[in-house]
Amino acid sequence: MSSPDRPLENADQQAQVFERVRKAHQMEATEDYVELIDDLIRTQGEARLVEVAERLGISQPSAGKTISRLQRDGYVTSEPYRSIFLTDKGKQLADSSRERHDIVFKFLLAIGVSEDTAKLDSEGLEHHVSDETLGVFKRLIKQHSERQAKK
Amino acid sequence: MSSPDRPLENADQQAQVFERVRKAHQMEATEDYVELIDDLIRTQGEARLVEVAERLGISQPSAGKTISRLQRDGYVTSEPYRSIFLTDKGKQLADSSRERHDIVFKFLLAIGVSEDTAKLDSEGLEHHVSDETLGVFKRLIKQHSERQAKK
DNA sequence: GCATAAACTTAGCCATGGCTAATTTTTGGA
DNA sequence: TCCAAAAATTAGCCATGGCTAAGTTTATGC
Repeated sequence: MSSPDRPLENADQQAQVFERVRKAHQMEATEDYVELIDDLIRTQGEARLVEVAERLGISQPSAGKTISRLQRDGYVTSEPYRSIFLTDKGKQLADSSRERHDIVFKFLLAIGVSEDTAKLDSEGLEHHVSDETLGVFKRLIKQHSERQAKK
Repeated sequence: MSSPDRPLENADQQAQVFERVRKAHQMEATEDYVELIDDLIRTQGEARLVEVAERLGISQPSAGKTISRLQRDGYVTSEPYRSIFLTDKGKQLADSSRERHDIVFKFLLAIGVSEDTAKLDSEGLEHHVSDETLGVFKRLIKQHSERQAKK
């Protein structure tokens, strides 16, 4: 590929692309945490820090620090030595994150990616998919399931 | 959706997923920089810090700090007040990053995402697509272009 | 009911990647 | 040639998100 397919564009436009990625990036941890906390509340009845930390694969103090930030920013509430709850804002974010995650996951399956890889990739991809692309994904999932039904 | 589609899995497995995302994350800035530097060298003959910073939409000192890290880690070389060069390692990473980026971009176009959105999304997505998924993308791009040719 | 274990917090460390302000070096034009 | 503008660097700030070690609180089991 000697001639690039994406020619050098206007510097301003390119800067906006990167800015958008940086913004998405700031939300990643937040989304992962509220999604996980919501999962834990659903399945275990409550979300304990020890469990959050274990599932994220990080130390308890690291998880605790981020939980504090989430509390400061209004996504969760929790009293010292107690379990963690989602605020309305946190619950909304958890719901929309889960929906995105599920769509990306199912989309990958629909196009023929293996279940293991779909699980891995969807976790990384979910934070960077625009609404437009998500819409296309949904459409293709639907087409795929209809095709399956016909067989 | 009252019953989650992705049931709570083993904590260890889940931790590995998040660890993989964190690793990918560490590489993101590196990949973006070498890809951009390579683009600049191709099209302008050289990569100046001022241009890198402008295109990333960040200040010169911020870009400079990351360039120092890239130099420390063997991706680029540059002497004070001079332009930036890629090492072999850096060039290799730039090439593979660009290839990924192009595949993701073309794939999004192939499934019907608009050009503007494809440009935005591919920048965020490229760092999180596994080789397996990339292979599926490539296959679908090919199918799409063959379908186009038939018309 | 009390001792021990588990959970959580606090304190303090580090790297990354943003920023501004101020300085230094290089470059280009009159 | 030399001076001003542009480019790059340095210094120092901040937030995030990792970590370990040590201390505190809560829960558990004998």
